[in-house]
Amino acid sequence: MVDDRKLDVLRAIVEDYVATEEPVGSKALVERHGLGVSPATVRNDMAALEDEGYIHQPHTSAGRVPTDKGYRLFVDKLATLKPMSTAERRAISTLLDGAVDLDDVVQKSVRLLSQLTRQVAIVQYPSLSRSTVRHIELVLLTPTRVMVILILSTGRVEQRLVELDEEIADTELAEVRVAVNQATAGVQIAAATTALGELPDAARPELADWLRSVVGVLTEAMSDHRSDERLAVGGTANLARYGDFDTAVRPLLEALEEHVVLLKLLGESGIDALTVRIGHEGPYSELAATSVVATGYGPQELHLGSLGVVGPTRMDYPGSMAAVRAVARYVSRILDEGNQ
Amino acid sequence: MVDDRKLDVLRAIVEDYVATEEPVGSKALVERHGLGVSPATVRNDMAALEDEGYIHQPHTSAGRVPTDKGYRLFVDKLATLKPMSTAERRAISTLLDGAVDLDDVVQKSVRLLSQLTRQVAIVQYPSLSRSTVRHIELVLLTPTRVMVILILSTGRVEQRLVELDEEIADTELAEVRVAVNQATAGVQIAAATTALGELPDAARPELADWLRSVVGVLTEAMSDHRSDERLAVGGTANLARYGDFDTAVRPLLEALEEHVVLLKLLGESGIDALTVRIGHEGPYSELAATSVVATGYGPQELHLGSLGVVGPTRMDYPGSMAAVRAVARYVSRILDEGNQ
DNA sequence: CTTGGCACTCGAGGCGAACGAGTGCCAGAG
DNA sequence: CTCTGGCACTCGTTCGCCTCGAGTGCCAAG
Repeated sequence: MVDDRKLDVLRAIVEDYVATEEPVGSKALVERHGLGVSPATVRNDMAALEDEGYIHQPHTSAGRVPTDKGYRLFVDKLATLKPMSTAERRAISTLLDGAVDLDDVVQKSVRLLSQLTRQVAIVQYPSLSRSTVRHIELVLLTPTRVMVILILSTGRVEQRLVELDEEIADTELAEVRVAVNQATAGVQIAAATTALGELPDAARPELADWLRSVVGVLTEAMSDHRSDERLAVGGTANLARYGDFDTAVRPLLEALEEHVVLLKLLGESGIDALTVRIGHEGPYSELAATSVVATGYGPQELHLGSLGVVGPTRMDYPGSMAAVRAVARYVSRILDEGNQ
Repeated sequence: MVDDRKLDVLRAIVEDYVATEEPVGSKALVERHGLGVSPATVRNDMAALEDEGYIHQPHTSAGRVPTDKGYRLFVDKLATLKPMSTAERRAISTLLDGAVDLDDVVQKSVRLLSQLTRQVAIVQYPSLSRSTVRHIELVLLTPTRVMVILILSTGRVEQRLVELDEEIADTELAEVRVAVNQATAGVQIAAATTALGELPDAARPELADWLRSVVGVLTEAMSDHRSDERLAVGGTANLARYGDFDTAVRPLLEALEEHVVLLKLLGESGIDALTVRIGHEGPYSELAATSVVATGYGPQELHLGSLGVVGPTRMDYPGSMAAVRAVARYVSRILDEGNQ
């Protein structure tokens, strides 16, 4: 049975522990939060909470520490998102509104998020696969070299060089340009790839070879999942604040190098679905001491990527959750504006 | 007076201290290096080296530790670059030859460098200001919106959006395209900027307004120093190996967030001029415990950027220097190939 | 169900002794 | 003049021991 007062006690324990980084005892608890009952009563509640696995005692005669299960209950039932201050809101909008291109948005977001939460922030670059083709440009550098530029709705630009077997004239290149753009403009990447594939056979036979070369490079650029896996990471220095070097900092520092690991940590959160993964709930046993607060972002209902913060399980969940959500909303809005 | 044997002793001290991370005593020294003299002799030499400031004793009855001055002498006089193993050479060439674009080259270099040296690696993106304009492309998205794409000789692509006050037709846009390309193709950024500036007045008056808009965005993109300041950082996890958290790791971790600081650390090293900055020799007193091994890179005599590693003063200089130089040469070569 | 009281536990921190790595110095040998 | 073995000395590290105190669990009374 978990009654209201026990929940209050749990909340107090989590808040104190997050603030002090030290096991919290019954006496300190009633002093610092006006619980209105005696330490002995709190002790009884604590014993019950411990039986049910919400808190844990490092050793006899020590204070209590929340378990992952305790944090989970706290996040699910007890935490109210800490509202952002107006100063913080203003910081977000002025910084992000000043971003000039996609790279800039991502880099500024990651910086912002790490400063707001004083934690390590991760922002995934907008996924290529869900965006649409805005335009394809072909530039003749020499008669046999064409620069192919792929512009996507998210503002991402990919460019590749194509070597042709045979010289191509400006007029012919113009035909090719029109053909690929007609087939792909405004179309989602996946559909665009198949549309491009059918192009060489459908077009004038004289153009077929050139089209094949160009299409080959384009489909490769479109299917290039490297860009889906790009991440920006910031705020690593915040790790320095944490004491527990070996269990908390080192594994995380190692994970931060492995972008594949980070992508898995961010997971596939939906828009507006703020996901909190606490300690062992995550996919990596080495990261049993770290939590992830993440959410998806993207204009309207389109999920373009995820962003979030990672840190020790003992983190300020309400604050982190609020900051992550606020930044995600701003980024979504900005991507929407650039896209209209 | 610094005779040969004293230098041998200093070299032995540096090597041992780098390997063990502990002050090294006279006895251990003669055992581990076949110095052919007795510990007492070594002690005399050590006393002399200490008088001259090359080594230092943390406290009486402790072993000796090299000072910054000692490392300096070691690097200048005693260190021979550790030759790369063939496996390492192969790793460099296969990894970097597989890079598809500029971003990829930089990211792979930083990864490579951090793995080779087991240290934090920093690679500066090729400087925009020293490269030349390869091509400028203008794409009509709507009659009043033009996407301006600037392609540089280094493979860097910058793109901006221009809103026109007045609608422009395809044929007129073509004129503008020809004009800006004629003025800039193959020209260095600085010269291109001035050439562009004169364009609106020289051209047909009907085009002037449009040219002005396009030129404005282009010059802004060219002078955008943000891209000059872009860095890739990798291997942060290697910091975890170092014990001295507060003096060595934390300040460095903080510096890694500040790209301005890192740029200053890398400094303006010339091509092939391998620069080693040891401890206090650097510009930041907080980083008195960290050293930088850096060099410039770029095809032929052109300095496009710098790359290097940073770590505690107690680092493997010969190995780091060799790795930094090897990677810089490979990167230079690849940039040269992509540029021909 | 709550509360005050009480005995108990156990880690943290202070103290001092023993240990040992490393030193500086000196006198003698080469 | 240089090298070497010997020796007394220094001083940080380690370990055991003790005390202190925060915090607990349990119990009997309100």
